[in-house]
Amino acid sequence: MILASVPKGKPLNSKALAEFHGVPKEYLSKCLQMLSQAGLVTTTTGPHGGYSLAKTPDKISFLDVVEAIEGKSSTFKCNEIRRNNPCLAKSDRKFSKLCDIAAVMHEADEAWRNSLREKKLSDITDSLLDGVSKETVGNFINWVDDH
Amino acid sequence: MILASVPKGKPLNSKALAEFHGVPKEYLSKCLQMLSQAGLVTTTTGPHGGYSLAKTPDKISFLDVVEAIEGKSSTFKCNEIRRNNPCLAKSDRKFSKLCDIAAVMHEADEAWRNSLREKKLSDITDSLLDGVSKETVGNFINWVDDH
DNA sequence: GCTATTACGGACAATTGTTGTCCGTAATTA
DNA sequence: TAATTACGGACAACAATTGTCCGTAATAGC
Repeated sequence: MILASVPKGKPLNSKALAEFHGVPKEYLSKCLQMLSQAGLVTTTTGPHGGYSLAKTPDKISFLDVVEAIEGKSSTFKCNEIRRNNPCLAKSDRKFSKLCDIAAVMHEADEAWRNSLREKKLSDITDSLLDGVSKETVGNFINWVDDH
Repeated sequence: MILASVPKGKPLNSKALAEFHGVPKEYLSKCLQMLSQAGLVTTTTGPHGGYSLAKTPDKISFLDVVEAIEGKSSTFKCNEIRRNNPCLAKSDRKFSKLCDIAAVMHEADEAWRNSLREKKLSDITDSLLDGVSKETVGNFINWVDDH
């Protein structure tokens, strides 16, 4: 969201972003690298290098961000414990289709993803400033200039 | 789902259910205790005691089960890192409303829960038997008798 | 070309959360 | 009274996440 609020062509480096959020630089750096690999941000090395959004905020969904960091596989992992069922006849050990419980969980996972897919970064850029004083906004503009 | 497939008034104990699923008895026992505290299953102590569903399967949703085990709080926990923002003027430190990012994540969490809420155990009781041989069904009936 | 700055990525340590185990207590049935 | 069962606290083992360190490659400015 910070990258979405910065003038285009003004990259921010991991040190600056880490200090802004009060998190370890190296840790945030890992996250930014994942965003980079997912094609959400572009990076430039060297002095005055850093990170910028690769697309306009209306083209980046929250699902894009979540999947870049946490992966695209379902939050529910079926462990196939049905295979342990001692009553199973030999002929019933195929298990071609997904088990019904996993299907229910995956359907819920999809509902979650669909909700995140519909929300774009641009949907909250404006409201981030709601109720924020002129002073803070001014501080932020200066902060961006200084980094 | 096993408890939903058993004749009413026939409790199954944790040892039997654990062997059926190939998981440690003590661990499954913890889960069953949580289901009990949530009012989803009833327990009876003593010989021939064990667990039974507290309601009919059409009255138990997958959300009931998930929340009994994993709790009712959102899967997303906001860490309020916005408070670390060095640009914040003193007057902007109230943060009465939830941050916009957390709101998006909570909305997705709700979509996930809504999906799980609509699915009842009874929705899959029948299809659990689809494509299962007579032999397996017979084995299961005998297994229940033996426990 | 040299130096400072930056991202990148591998390896690893610290921390936390989940999973699994043990054991004593209370309740119930025969 | 003895056997069986759930309950719940404490704790150990394991896995995942979070955080740290360091060497390499790329870039900008001098």
